[in-house]
This record gives sequence, C-alpha cells and structure tokens, in this order.
Amino acid sequence: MKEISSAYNPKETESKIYQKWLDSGYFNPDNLPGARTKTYNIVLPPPNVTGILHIGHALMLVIQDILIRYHRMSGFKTLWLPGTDHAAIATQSKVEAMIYKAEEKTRHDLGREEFLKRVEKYAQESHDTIIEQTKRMGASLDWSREAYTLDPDRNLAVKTAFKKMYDAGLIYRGNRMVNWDPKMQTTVSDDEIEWKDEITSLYYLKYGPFTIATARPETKFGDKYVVMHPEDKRYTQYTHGQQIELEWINGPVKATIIKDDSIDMEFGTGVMTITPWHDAADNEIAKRHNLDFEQIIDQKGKLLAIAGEFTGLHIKKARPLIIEKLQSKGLIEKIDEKYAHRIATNSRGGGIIEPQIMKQWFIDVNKEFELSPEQKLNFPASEKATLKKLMRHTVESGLIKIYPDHFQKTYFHWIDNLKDWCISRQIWYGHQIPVWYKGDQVHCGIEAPKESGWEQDPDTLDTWFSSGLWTFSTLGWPNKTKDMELFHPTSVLETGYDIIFFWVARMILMTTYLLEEIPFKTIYLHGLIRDKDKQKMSKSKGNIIDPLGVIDTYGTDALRIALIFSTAAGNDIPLAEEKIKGMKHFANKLWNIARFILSNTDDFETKIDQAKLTEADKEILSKLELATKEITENIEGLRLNEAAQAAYHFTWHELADIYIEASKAQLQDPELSANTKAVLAKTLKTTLKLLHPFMPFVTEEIWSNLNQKDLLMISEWEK
RNA sequence: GGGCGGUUAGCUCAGUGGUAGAGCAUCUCUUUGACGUAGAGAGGGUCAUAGGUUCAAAUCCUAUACCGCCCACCA
Repeated sequence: MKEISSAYNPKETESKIYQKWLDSGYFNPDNLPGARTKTYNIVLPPPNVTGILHIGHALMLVIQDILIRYHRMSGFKTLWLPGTDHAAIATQSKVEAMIYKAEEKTRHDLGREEFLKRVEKYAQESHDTIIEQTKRMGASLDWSREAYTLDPDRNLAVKTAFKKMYDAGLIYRGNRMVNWDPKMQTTVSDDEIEWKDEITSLYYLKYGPFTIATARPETKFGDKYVVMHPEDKRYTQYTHGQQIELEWINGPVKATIIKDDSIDMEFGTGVMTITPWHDAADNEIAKRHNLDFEQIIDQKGKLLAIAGEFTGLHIKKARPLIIEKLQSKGLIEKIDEKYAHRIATNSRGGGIIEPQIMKQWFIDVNKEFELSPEQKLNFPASEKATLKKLMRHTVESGLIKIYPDHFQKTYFHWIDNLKDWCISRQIWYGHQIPVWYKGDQVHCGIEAPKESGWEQDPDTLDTWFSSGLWTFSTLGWPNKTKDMELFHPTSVLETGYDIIFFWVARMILMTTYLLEEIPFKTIYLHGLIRDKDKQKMSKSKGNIIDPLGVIDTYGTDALRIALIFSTAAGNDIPLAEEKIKGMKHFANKLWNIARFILSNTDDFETKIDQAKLTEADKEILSKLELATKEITENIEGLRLNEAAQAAYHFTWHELADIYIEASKAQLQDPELSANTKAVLAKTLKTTLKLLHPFMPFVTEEIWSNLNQKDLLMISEWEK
C-alpha cells in the first residue's frame, strides 16, 4: 500500500488542496463540466473591510459553502459570489482614530482627498487579510467575480439606483429629525443606535404652577410648551392653548398649555415641557399641534444664542452651571440622583447621539407608485404600491421564505414601524450623493453637469444603500448582463438574524422597486455565536475564539463540522472548543478508515457482484443508501446540523464500527475477498461524497489517492 | 410597555408525536496490522413545573417560574 501517515495532517493538506481547487477553475460556474441547466447562486454577505475574520464569519462561510458544494455536486450551475463591504462609518472612524493617535490630526486637517487616500490604503490592506482568511475556511467562492461595495461598477449601480428613485420622488431632501453624532459629525440611522444604560440625575424643576422632570436641563431654554394628558384630572383647570406667564431660567417666558394623549399620567407629575428640535418624542408632539421648533444646541454640541449667558458653552460644561443658576433662582424642587435611563450612542464608534433637525436625504417608504405590467412580484395590479407594502407583500405572499419562520413576525413588526430612511451621511468614505447644486438649481444624474459652477453635494450615502443593491449590483446591473439573466434572483440569502433589519429588509426594498422582482427566494438566518457563558463574543470581553487559531490547532474541517453539528437554524451557538477537538478526532477517524481500505484495494472501479453479497455487505449498502437519503433530504430542508449528524453517525458507527470489522474476516476468505473490496471501495467513495460539503479538505485529499479522473468537488452526488 | 426564544446526561448543545442523542468529562477494558490525537464498553436524564389533548407527549395546547434576546417617543 501507499505510504500514508496514520494521522491526518490538516496543515500540510489544506493549502495544497485549496490551490488545486483554484487551479481547476471549478469555483467559477462557467467552467463547470456538463450541461447544467439549473442554476444555484448565493452572494456572500460582504464582510467589512475593517475587520478580521471572526467566528461568526466562519459560521456563515461554512453554511454557505455546504449549500454551494452540495449543489455543485448535484449538477447545478453553481455560483457563490464574494465581496467586501466598505462599511462607511465604521471604517472612517477607525482610520480617523488611527490618524489622530499617530499624528494628532483630524480628517479636516488632512482634507477630503488626502484623507480618502489614507482610508483606501487601509481598506486595501485590511481587505487582503480577510480574503486570505476566507480562503482558509475552504470557501469555494468564485474569486473571478469578486466585488467591493465601493468599486466603480457598484458606484454606477448606486448612482443609477439613486437617480431612478429620485426621479420617481422616492428619494427626497428635507428637514427632519435625525440622529446626529456630534463626535463624528454625521447622522446615524435608527438601526445603528446602541442604547446604553446610565444612572444620572433627574431634576424636578418648577415651571410656573407645574413641576416638570428632566434629565437634560441644558435643553430647556426654549421650552415654551407645557404638555399634559387631556384626561388628567389634576389639570382640568387648564385648557389646551391657554397661555401662562412664568419665571424661567433666563427670565420670564410665556408658556402655552398643550393637551396630548401621548403623555403618561403615571410618570412624575404627569406634566412635561418639550424640546421639539432635540427630542424625537417631543418632535412628534410638536408636529401634531403645529408648534414652533427652536434649535438650542448646535452641531458641535454647543449652546446657541437662546441660552443667553450660556451661549457658546458645550452642553457638558453648561449643565452644572445651569443647575447652579436654577438652584439660586429657587426653581429646583428636588433632584433624584439615582435615575436610571438609557442614552443613545453611535454603535459605529462615535459618541452620544444628539437628535437634531437637519436637511438630509430620505427614502420615502410610504409614497405610492405604480409597478410596471412586467413586475414579477405578483403584486395586485389594482393596488398602488409603496416600498413598505412591497416589503411586506414579498414575505406575506410566500415569494420569499424565511427560515426559521418565526423571524417573519419580527420582520413584519419592523416594517410596520418603519419610518423614512435617512440615507445621507456627513462622512467622506462612501458613495457621494449624485446630486449637484448651482444656486437654486438641483441636478441629479449619473454624471456631473458639463457647465461650470455646479457643486456636488458633499454628503455620502448610508453604507446600507449600496449593500441593499448587493444581490444584483454584483451581477452587473444596471447593464444587461448574462449573469443577471442567469443568476437573479439568487437562491438563498444566508446571514445572521441580527442583520435582518439593516440589510435583509433593505435588499428587499431596493430590489422590489428597482428590479420589480425578489432578491432571493429563501432567507436562512443563523444564530449568533456566543461563548460558553452565553455572552456575545467581543474584543473588550476577551472571550473571542479566533477561527484561525482554531484552524491551526485542529484543522479547518474540524472547525467546519463542529460549527455546523449542533447548530439549528436561528439558534445562538455557544461554541466550546472541546467540540472542535472532538471533530478533529472524527477527521482522523475518516483518514484511517480510508487508510484501511486503501491498504486492501487499488481498484476503485470494480463492479459489485450482487450474487456474492454477504449479510454484512447488504447491511452496509442499505445503510449507505439510507444515509444518502437522510443527508440529502436534510440539506435540501436546510437542516444542515442533522445532515452532518447523519453523515457522522454513518461513517463512525456503521462503516467503521460494523462493516470494517466484518470485512476483516471476509477479506481473508478467497471466495469473498474480491467482492468485499468492491463493497469497501464503493462505500468509501460515496462516504467521501457525503462528507465533502462538510469536510472538504480531508475528503478531497483522500479522494486524490483513489485514482479518480477528476476532483471530488465536482463528482456526482448520487441521490 | 410590546414581541420572540430558551429551560434535555456533570458541562456545552442536537432532537418537534412512537423504545432519549452527540462532543467533552467520569469509570473499566484493549498496546489486535485502519485509527493511542485511538478503539471497545459502562455509568449518568421522572426532557423546568402544573394541568390538558392523544392509543402514545421532550415533541402539540394552556398556565406558572427562571434565563436571554429584539423592538418602543416614558419626560
């Protein structure tokens, strides 16, 4: 027999095998042999260029690679399309921090052009790292089609999409309340806000005859509306619109009584004053009653002229001084120093959110429009569409299926509460808004106007605007390409459930409008990986399992099957290193099964003689057929964990424990020897195929010893 | 305040109507020509609790308890 080490060595094998796959060209569907009329296609959720590969990426890559390899072996024209995301705010803030640390310079010190050069350099390096790491997972991605959310092709798609929506009135510019991050000097979307618990002081202030409570006295200068519930019996003497004179921070003011049923009578005194410019809830009340909006705080977090003697002070510094003044004027009734509330922060590395009313670009989710007669959404022709309606319709009608299905409710709930999406950001790294101004004129287009004097809007687009186009911008849209024709809509969108709002919903929004079809037929949501204490993995907690470290110790195949083995869709996964270790044993077991069989036969093409089958032979062949059926059905049904368990169980407890033991005696029997070899050969070959999607490296390596004419990765999955 | 998920072996998790499973841990045996990074075997579970449906429930229904997550304009 050939000289094969008794222990499987993943390190030696993996890079060699991956290169072999690359050389074969089979990652690219155009190179796959056979007729292949059916297509199967997944776009990789693009990892952020700033990041390094974490265990969540590893899980995503494994799930998708299993689906891809299975379908490739099953005769589909299979495309898995890779790419990375420029993650605008996250990337910019990271580079800004690095530059400030090294040179004490801000982006404004460097200027837009120079700063962007720096960001691009960083993004490029970071990109190379994460791509190398992705390859180590064994991902069979078609690198010839790799895309970047900020490259020229995607930029064309973004501009085209923007223009189409602008022309249809679905994108508008307007003054609205936004989440302003004074630290990064940009707006942030609702979904990018992270709420943090904080203990602070709650001040009870005397506001004329009332007592109002506030945690933010520095916003109170402009308060001239006092709001209470219309049914609050304590305040029946006051009427809506009534005006009263009272002494306030900087002197006497005239306050107006407003009755609004959004007021919680139980809270404090049941009375509050409002700050429509700087608080979302107050803003809603003010809009309902058509009240005045006054800005108190500027974009840097400093108080405006309305603050009188405090003008120009930063709110942080102003607060104690304001309290002092209120104290001296006798306007403070009491202070609750242990008031627990939540503050909004920018989760992408910025500061505390200060709501502001600003001129921004928005996508109108409620504006009605008509779909073309060619629409592939089965949306009733009699009805006017809105983005919101289409988002709901695609899932409700079953055009798009979500696994596990309870996430449907989450999805609907989010849509029902969806407000217009603020898409402009005041950062520099990203797609610049394709709108130019000249005096009062506005031009939206793919190219800048030819005449001089036009100036482009300096803002960039929310990173999810470009991500929302991902399923088709990667296929060449807006050009009419062969890839678009073949591979859209995509088969499955596989991602973590934490990203359903950010991304999944936005892809549906963009695709249903721009293409009038669905972006994908199935959404498969995986869970979040947590440590054994169910904590989210994060650098600050120091509980990260580094997939690359694990690969070095146990091998990629062990990590892959460990990740999938006990992972039901949508469930969080506390990953224990012991499981990976156990799966390393499994890879080794398979290796030695192959070694045993290889030491007994060189010929893997011999036909099995049905007449000579022993009971043990019949048993293993029938179990093999059963396992094949079970694994196939489970992969088709997206129960990858059950498929993996079935493959594991068959290999270890049917093939190794029972049949290989039985075969030892049969091999000694001259009557049975030849046929036993044929059964062993057949069983090994099929087992390798069954395990290949889960453990591609070790199976391909063993396969290479079987004198087969082509790679295991394109061998036929025999159902 | 709404919504969702979880509670199964010492630990971490699979299992969704029909005799309870995996990895790790524990114990015993095996240095036999596939495998000592191992194998064979063993112990260990009233499947959170209480009701209900069913011939049959870890699995379906109802309630309770505890844990966790998401959403929300409580000053």
